[in-house]
Amino acid sequence: MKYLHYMSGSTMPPTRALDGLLALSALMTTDIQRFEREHGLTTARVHLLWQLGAAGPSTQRDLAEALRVTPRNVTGLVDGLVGSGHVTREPHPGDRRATQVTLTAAGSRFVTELQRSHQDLADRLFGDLPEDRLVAFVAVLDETLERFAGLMGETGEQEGTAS
Amino acid sequence: MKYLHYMSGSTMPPTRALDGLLALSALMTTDIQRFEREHGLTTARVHLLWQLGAAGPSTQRDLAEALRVTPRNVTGLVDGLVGSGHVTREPHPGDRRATQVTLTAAGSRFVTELQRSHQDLADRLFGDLPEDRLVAFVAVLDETLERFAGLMGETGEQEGTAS
DNA sequence: TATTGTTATACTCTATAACTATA
DNA sequence: TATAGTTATAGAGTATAACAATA
Repeated sequence: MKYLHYMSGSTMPPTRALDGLLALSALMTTDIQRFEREHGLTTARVHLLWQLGAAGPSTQRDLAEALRVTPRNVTGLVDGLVGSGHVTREPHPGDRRATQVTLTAAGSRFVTELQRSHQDLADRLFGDLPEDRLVAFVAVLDETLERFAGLMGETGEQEGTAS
Repeated sequence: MKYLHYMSGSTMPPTRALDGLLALSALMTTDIQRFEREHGLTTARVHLLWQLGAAGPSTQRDLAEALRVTPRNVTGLVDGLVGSGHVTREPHPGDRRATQVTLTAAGSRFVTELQRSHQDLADRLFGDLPEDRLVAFVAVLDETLERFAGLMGETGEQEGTAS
């Protein structure tokens, strides 16, 4: 996420909202990536681990769809994660074409730690805000997310709305 | 930006704020990248163009520092942008070791269009919000950005706060 | 001696296309 | 014939290290 450069210094509220949002999100992303690198993992691989934690053991095909990435790409990511001991690759019971990817104990532990670090970051950033302001903030986020879905619908692009 | 997967479904306000923020920012990033690809450019190259638009003609050394990237990396990005006609590479007047990178007319035009598309997106997303809610939203963003800078100070990391 | 940018090398993420094994 | 995953190939972004030209 390299969008800090979009800080345009404009004073129009909508533009300031967008700039602030991108800037804050860039800083959070940096923080999250620091955590990832401390564990010797890349964002793409962590994404796969996260998905695996949410969906349970999956075929590479399923992972490719969930991650919106080619099957070939998943092969590489799983290769790396098998090497680092975060997942196992086993024959799929019931379909001998497919392989089943499963979190190891270390993989599960990482996902749990990531969740905790995520919550911790949220608390550090938003934990001190008065409840009513935080609720109003979340409301704007939610409404804007919906508006975005609407805009994408108009434009024809539907991707990215789910999950 | 592949952080949609951090949507944890938690109902705690701080976590919901962080999730919503990352999700919205991911959608905006997708939109911005669509614009970039329509122009046959990548995020890294656009970042360089943007920097060049903000700082004016620069040496590759300056660009490397501004983009927080190695000089070698800048060589590659500039190579591509010279090839696509967005920048020129000329001998630096006064330091024969250095080269000066400058936006072409096409490069400037792109930066202007990017700015406009940026503003347009902001208006589509936030333009309909009542002024007071938008101001409150921006206030939370600003305070959180400051809090983040403070946290980074504690942790020792200072990067990313500027610009 | 220090700095600017390059060549050399390498790793990761990403994609398409062709191919194998299985359904 | 269609699907799951692989090998082959390619391109972009990123990094370090060694080196040439200049300061």
